[in-house]
Amino acid sequence: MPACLTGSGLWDRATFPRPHEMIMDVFALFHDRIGSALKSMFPDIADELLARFVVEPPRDAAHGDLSTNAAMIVAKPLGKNPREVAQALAEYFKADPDVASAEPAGPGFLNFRLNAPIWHQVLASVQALGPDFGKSDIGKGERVNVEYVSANPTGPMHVGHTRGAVFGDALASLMAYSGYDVTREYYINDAGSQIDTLAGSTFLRYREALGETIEIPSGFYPGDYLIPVGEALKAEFGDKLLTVPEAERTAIVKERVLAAMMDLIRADLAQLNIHHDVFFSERQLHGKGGDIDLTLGWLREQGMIYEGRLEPPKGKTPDEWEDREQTLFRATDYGDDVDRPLVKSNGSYTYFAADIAYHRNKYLRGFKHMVNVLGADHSGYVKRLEAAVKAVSKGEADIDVRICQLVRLMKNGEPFKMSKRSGDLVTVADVVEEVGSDATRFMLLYRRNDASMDFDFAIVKEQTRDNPVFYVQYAHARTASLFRKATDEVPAMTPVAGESVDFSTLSSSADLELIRTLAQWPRIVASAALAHEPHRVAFYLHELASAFHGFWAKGNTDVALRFINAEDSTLTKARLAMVAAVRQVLNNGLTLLGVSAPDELS
RNA sequence: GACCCCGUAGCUCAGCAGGAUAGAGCACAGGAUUCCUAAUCCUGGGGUCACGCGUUCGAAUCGCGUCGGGGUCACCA
Repeated sequence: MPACLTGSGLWDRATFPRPHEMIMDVFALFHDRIGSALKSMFPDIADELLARFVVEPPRDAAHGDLSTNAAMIVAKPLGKNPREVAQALAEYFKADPDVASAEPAGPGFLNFRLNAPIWHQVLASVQALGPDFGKSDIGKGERVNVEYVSANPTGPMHVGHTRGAVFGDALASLMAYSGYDVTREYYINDAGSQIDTLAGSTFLRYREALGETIEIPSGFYPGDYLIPVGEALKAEFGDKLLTVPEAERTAIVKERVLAAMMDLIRADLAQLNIHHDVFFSERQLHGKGGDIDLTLGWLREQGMIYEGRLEPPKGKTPDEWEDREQTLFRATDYGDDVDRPLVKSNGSYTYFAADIAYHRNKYLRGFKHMVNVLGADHSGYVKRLEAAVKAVSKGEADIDVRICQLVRLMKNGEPFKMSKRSGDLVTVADVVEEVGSDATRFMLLYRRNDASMDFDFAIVKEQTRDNPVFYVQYAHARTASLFRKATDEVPAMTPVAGESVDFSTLSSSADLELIRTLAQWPRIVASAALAHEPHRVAFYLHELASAFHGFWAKGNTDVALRFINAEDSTLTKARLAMVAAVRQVLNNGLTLLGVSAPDELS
């Protein structure tokens, strides 16, 4: 950045782009400008310090359009008084043509009011960038592996999986939009003993299909969804499987039932509009010379494994605790609470051993950033995974484990009872059928992932303001209805795509307020992506919808604020272009969340 | 016994990498449709940010501790 204040106080064009240039993020733009201002005033200032101050909308709109704490952040290390630094910055920005006023406030804030043209540029940018308004390269093209769902392939998806599925999917979209190279991955737990049980249960269904009367022992999977798999086996093999040696037969049944279960799960996910890039099978890690063998060998070379004994957990000693020497991973060296076993007493690998190998595999595939979305029952697993990734990558890779807390299903304020025994198990398909994919997704994303939540069927189905999904979609539909009306009644005043629009008539406080809300979108997306918090997008959309509904209602009492004004072509065109921008941003946000943006509500 | 998450208005929850008088929706009270979908909007009352101590110019936000709610706790997956 060149120094930009000359002796006469004139500004370098490079520092202040002219109005026709594209403005993606007003806040980022001013962050840059304030940074160069500080640099010109204090040439020795550390870049690290400049990265720390923020430019944001003040909580109280009366304080202006933008606010920065730069003076307070910078003052102390420089041995200056924050208010004086703020004052100096204020003086500096008097020459900025985009700034109407810059006033120090409180302990050293600096509040900016911007001239209307810069807000008009924001509208022009939305218009020009369309779906890309909000897109950024903060991810710098780095590869990220987002693993989510990873439900056991032993049946259709249970509603408990829905939250993680939706969360992971939205997060992946958000990160892709923010410039990460994202891979969406599903880890198929197809190697454990539950799969043997599944195969056994399926074989019973096969015999049933052949006409036998069967009884399903406890511990087996009783679900009806295995019946078609049994029938398919009959169709493929007739009764020949009965005579095949058990080992071979189990292998065949396993193969078929796993494929069938994954089809079931993929279908469930598709109903929620969720699609993965990679389905990674745990089984491929096992076997002689497989990834687990290799990984454990490698860990042993690194001295990360030893043979030793574990203390039984205090307070709640398991009944069948067997004190034995076992193969342990030095998880405590990487921040875990205890070292973790890798080999079971029967000689096979633990689930965690496979998981270490799996995450080493991710690392070797080139992922230095990993995100795992897990259910609340896995919270105790987090430190272990972090330890594994650290060990396996020698600290080069990071993993963020996002735990999705429980969802309590409600009906009219009452907990909705589910029980496996009565077959009253709620599946993803049940929920989607009941309330639809849009509402399911939005409601689950309208909460932080780490707090437990209630999901009330009654509210989700309601079409009122109580229901945020509907509220946001309604705002979008309203923009569409306006355009239908405009095209119909004042076609000459309706802006078309790519048309350059004169926004200068948008000067009322109502107009500018709405535009300021739009202008926040890029920073909201970026911060949501960095923090791995999709709910920020959902909340923003609600805020934007509210701003739009509010503007709409103002037109009811104040004719000057109507969108369509048959006497004023310039104003109407500008207003409609603003509506188009609202529509665009709503669309961009809903798309990221995987929720549709309908033009009409039924 | 240990670990993880949560504790903000009557209810459900936001509060973005500490910042200026803590926000929204519901509920409650009142108001706005000869006017672009009132499926909406506007106004109002309501909070020791669980509690205590600490760090700081400044803490709902960071640290430690206590209390309360939820989840988990060798070899299951």
